[in-house]
Amino acid sequence: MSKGNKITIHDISKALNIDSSTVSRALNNSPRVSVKTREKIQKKATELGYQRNSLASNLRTNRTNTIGVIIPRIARHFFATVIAGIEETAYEEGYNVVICQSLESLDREIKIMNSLASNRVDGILISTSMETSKFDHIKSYIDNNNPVVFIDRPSEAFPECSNISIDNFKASYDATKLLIEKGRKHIAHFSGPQNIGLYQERKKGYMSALQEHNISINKNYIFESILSEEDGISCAKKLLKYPEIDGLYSANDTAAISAIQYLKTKGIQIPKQIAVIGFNNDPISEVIEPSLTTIHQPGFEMGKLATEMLVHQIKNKSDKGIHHSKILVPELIIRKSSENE
Amino acid sequence: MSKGNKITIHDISKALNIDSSTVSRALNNSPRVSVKTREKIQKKATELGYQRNSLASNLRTNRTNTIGVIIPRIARHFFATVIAGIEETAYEEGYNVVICQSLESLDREIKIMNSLASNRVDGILISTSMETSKFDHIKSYIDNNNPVVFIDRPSEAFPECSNISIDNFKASYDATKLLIEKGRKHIAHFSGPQNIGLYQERKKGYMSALQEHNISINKNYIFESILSEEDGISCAKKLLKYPEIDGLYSANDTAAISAIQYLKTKGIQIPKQIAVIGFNNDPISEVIEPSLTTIHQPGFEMGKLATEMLVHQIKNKSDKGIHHSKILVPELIIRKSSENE
DNA sequence: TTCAAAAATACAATCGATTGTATTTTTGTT
DNA sequence: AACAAAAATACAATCGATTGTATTTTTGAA
Repeated sequence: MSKGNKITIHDISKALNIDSSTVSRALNNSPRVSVKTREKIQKKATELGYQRNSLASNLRTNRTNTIGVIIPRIARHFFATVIAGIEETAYEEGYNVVICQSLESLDREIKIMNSLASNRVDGILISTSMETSKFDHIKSYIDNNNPVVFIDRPSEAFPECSNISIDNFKASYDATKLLIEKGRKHIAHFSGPQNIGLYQERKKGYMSALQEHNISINKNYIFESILSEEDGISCAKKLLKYPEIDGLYSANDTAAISAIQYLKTKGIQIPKQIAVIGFNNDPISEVIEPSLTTIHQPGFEMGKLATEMLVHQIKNKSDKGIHHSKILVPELIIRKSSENE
Repeated sequence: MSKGNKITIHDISKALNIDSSTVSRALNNSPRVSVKTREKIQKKATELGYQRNSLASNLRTNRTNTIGVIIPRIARHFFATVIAGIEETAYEEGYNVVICQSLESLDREIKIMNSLASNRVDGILISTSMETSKFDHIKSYIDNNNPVVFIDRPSEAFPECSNISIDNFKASYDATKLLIEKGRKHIAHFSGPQNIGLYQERKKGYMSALQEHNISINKNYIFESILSEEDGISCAKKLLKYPEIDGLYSANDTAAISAIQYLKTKGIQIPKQIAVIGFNNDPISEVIEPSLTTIHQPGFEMGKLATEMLVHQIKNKSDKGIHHSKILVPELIIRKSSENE
């Protein structure tokens, strides 16, 4: 017993002198087993401390009732909310969830995909890493007729795949427009890696807003980085070379926040001298002084929608060709860092 | 091929007219297969797009090379750092990690344990939920000779089990002592649920510091809650009924931070009127004004150590009786919220 | 009481990989 | 050339549960 020898249906079968197939059916509440027998079996099962071996079951049925999730980093607020949405829907639909973080490394992403694939998860939700410019690992998984839904970072490489994302262009356009409307004339942009479509869009939205308001684009005002905390500081340093800059739109909150803190130490008044807008609505954005105007992405809803799509694909593998995608509209949250008074 | 019929070793076996046992050994680099044959097999395997079925493999070998992790909430900074430590060590040791969050719900915790157990993870790292006062689910898992290591929230119910935690008493004692040394005479405490040992310890440390400095304990100054953001505000409200209070030690940062924000709106000067110390070193604690003095728990190290212990247990199931535990010393990080000038 | 239909249960193959044992092939020594 | 030892490969059982088919038992109508 406590020797670690797990109880199997065969042990129950022997103990009651009932065939293991009947035991299996009883434990699965099959109507093919009489109520009397079923109860006898279930009683014996708990008595012996039986616990189903999912490995065996999954091997036989060729399903795991498990969804794999690959995201860059679970600690990031946005992804944490996405996960919450995923788990809620998955739970409702009777699926388990395996969460894996690529830490923005392609190498890890590939290893994770292989592991999930070899463990035969029923489908994968993925937000690709910043490094991901090759897609062989995803392609071979999809080619093998496995369901995949992209989250937040849709991949141009798989136009036929479902993906759920937000309108980055519009959000950026609106944020930049707000700064312009507040009278800011020289607006800088902290931009992310341009191999990621989402950061391209954010830059485009910024540029488009300037153009449409007849403000010429100054390339010197665009600072590209991976938007880490350190990048926020170093970009802020560079930004100070242009004293005319009176506005900043950062493609994420992390960089915006560390920039604000750095600028404050340099005696710059926020928002009086430089108005700032971030992206993501991280919890810190509410607490920092001044509180940060930012863009809220509906992560929870995205997670829910993506999971619904994936589950649909899992259940209807046939119509996999159909392209179901959704682009949600993020919300501009106006706080003090962008206001004149 | 793209019909979703996965390639198995038997397909390779047939294609090359080599027995499947040899194929299996070749793919596992067994020395029992000649180099020539092995290369032929591996070439064919990649050619056919073979991918091992871990379900079958794990069923046969009775090992999954996977560690299950159950924690209350992955989004919490402390747990995020613990996970980072777990993943790093697990990765080095060749284990996969499955991360699950109980969301502080016993019901979910039980479901997760069953799922991990039935998927035959090799061992479990757990930080129990706030609701967990019954331990049957953990007991039966342990009784079945499965390795478990407790993290952060050691369980008195399993003195024979390994656990890795911090010295909550000392950390609290030191924090309270600091406030006393700064001349604070009326120190309040935001305390957590007392069914959790860790919060008991934090309260004891607080009380002990007061006693040893000849400050009488005023029960009215102790506010118990689950230390959520809302609790921070409501406890701060109650605290204002005692205008003599000039210091606050909160058992977590979340409540401390929302309290500070509330108190600021009421015109209370922090730290001048009330000095504040939190617990956890959440990222926000650095950004809030005034920056929050707090206690840093070595989450990363805890995750690493716990994983090392668990892996050791997995590899040496025999000496499971041996009790390996470690209590780490957290670090008091002094920022502005506790300083007089 | 008889017997066909329905219900309950048993039989046996299967999922895909692993592994102890048996057999065949190769090697090298005399 | 003969043959034992070593190397390489094949055979076959196994992990634990599921499931289509076959068999037995029960039910109830005539």
